[in-house]
Amino acid sequence: MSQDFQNVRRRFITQWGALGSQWGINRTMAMIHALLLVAERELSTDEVMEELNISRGNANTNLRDLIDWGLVQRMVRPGERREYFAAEKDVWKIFCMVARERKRRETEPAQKVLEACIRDTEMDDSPQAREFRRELTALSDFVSLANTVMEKVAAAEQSRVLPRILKVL
Amino acid sequence: MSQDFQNVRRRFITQWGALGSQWGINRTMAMIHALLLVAERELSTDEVMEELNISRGNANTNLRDLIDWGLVQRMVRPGERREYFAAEKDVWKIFCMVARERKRRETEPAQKVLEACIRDTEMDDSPQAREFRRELTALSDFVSLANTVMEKVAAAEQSRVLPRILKVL
DNA sequence: CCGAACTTTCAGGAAACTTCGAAACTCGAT
DNA sequence: ATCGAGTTTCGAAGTTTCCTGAAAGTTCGG
Repeated sequence: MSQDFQNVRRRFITQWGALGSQWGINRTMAMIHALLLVAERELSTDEVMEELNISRGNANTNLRDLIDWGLVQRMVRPGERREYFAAEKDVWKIFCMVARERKRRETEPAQKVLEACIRDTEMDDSPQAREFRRELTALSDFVSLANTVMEKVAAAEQSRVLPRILKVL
Repeated sequence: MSQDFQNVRRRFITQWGALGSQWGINRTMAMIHALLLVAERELSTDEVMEELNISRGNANTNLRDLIDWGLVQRMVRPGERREYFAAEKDVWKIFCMVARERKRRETEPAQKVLEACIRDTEMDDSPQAREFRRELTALSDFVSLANTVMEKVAAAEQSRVLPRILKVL
């Protein structure tokens, strides 16, 4: 296999890893994802460790996290003990997974904080408290609306939704 | 002013800060943002420092970053040397700012990496290289499309866009 | 052009997060 | 039961990111 190609491949993996950290995803996780994305077949933990020069513990933890995100699947080969891992390659599905995860980790907790603070000042009808509630309610309503949009987008089919939205805008 | 209310207010600020770190935004920045969001008037650097118990350097840096994001504005009071800061309170504008920033920091660099890798394997027509290119192109096309959608959404008016999208879905 | 008021920068320490490696655990075959 | 291939957990070490406090820079009135 061409040396150049192997280099580009490796560069892709490391750069994707670097990007990951910009995103708040840890570097190893992003690298494993990139590796599996461009792998021609499923890989075992040991292969991942070897390609990326990482420890077993690290490989194991991050593979599990990727599985939790729904971005990677465990593959069992009949008659073999060892587990193999394969990345989801359908871009739209990846997008849905990431959206779902972000919703879970970002918007839902925010929603909860907002609602709790609104509830806890409900009794207080001083002008300050009213204004505070007003602000927080505006935020909360917006987050809900955005959430609903995300949910519907994620539930729909790629080919239909995006072009249609583009048309509306 | 009611003690309870002050407590909720403080809790909101710290919790919003904690959320921020989940999002890859640093805690102080998120806290300053929350503080200014629920402040009844613009605040000076010293007031921010005092409320949040942070150093001058920290306050200054994070205020600057918030200004770069477009989430906070410098206010000058005529006849006063000191600068005051006020948060953007329109939720839709906040959303647009955050979207713009995420695009700049997340999708644009990703796009560049993908394009570079595609270009660098263009000459290679081995099956592996072709497949690699195919994967990366799918990703790249998708990211572009998503970007276009984001841009248009951000350029539009809140009241019109979201309800309209909801209808289409 | 000086000094006071205010803002910005930066080196180094503190805190948070990531990674390693080894020990503990699981599970199926014998 | 025991072995061994394979997986998971966890404390310590390493790395990155954040925060502080002090020093340097800027700007305005006089």
